[in-house]
Amino acid sequence: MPELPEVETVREGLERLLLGKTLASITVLHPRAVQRSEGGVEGLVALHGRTVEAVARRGKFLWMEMAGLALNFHLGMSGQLLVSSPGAVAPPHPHERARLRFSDGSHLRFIDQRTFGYIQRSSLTEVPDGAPAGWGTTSTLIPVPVAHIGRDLLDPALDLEELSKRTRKKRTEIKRAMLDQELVSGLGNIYCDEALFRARIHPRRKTNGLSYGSLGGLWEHSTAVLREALAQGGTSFDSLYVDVDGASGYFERSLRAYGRGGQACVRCGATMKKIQFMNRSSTFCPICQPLSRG
DNA sequence: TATAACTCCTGAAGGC
DNA sequence: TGCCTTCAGGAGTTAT
Repeated sequence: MPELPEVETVREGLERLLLGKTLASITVLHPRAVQRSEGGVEGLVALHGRTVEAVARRGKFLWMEMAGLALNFHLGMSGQLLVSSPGAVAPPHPHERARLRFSDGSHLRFIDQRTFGYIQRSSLTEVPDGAPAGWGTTSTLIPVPVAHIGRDLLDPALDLEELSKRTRKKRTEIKRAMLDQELVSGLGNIYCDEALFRARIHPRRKTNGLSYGSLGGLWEHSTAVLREALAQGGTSFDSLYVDVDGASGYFERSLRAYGRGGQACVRCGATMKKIQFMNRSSTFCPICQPLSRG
């Protein structure tokens, strides 16, 4: 599943291969992929002739700055963005949802098996704190649909103390808060489980019951997990996540919690427990991550 | 207003 | 072999 490290890997690839190129055409192959776009398919056509001025990211949201407008991408659960070199013939793909052609002949294909991802044209708005809007841009303009998303843990403009304060103010469970993209963006189910395991915090602990020290440690572990995953190109379980060249990441080999329900904890040997939580699975060690002290 | 639950969707995997 | 059910989960929408 594409989370922050996977999306950043894709962003780097798009920046390397498409920055400065001019969009020649967009072909929409599945209406659901563009249903959230301003002006629908016609709105996307208005981007023809515009140049990619930056490829930016905040959390799991990607966008291209194009002369006062943004072309946004969200990969959902299974989205892929594959770039084909000028002149190369991209083979047909059963889940191709849209295709962008650039003036030099290169193509960007949006492939998405489960159709939770989308492409979207939008306007830009000023960020309230005056810092660059996201990774990969120096601009303080952010796409309107991304403006409500919190800064991510790799963003130098993120204030960790302020984040801990806002987390403690919420009266909910810590994993639910970590998955709240308005609080802090970029964390999905996989890296939440890993960070909570490293921080020895039960996913259902109440946020207002955690000390500032515990929360600070949790955010440090979360950041470390994301950095390590990014260094390895992200996590891949199957062909659903690849970078713009079609290559998979390797962080799956480093996972110590996610997907290890029923297996022995690498720290204490206890059996890892898997529970259903927020319509998704959550894996933790009942000994290392107790729900209550003692 | 804040929080929780529901919904969308497809294909792999497992059971029968 | 084929059909059916379950599972995976990001984020917007709806309900409480």
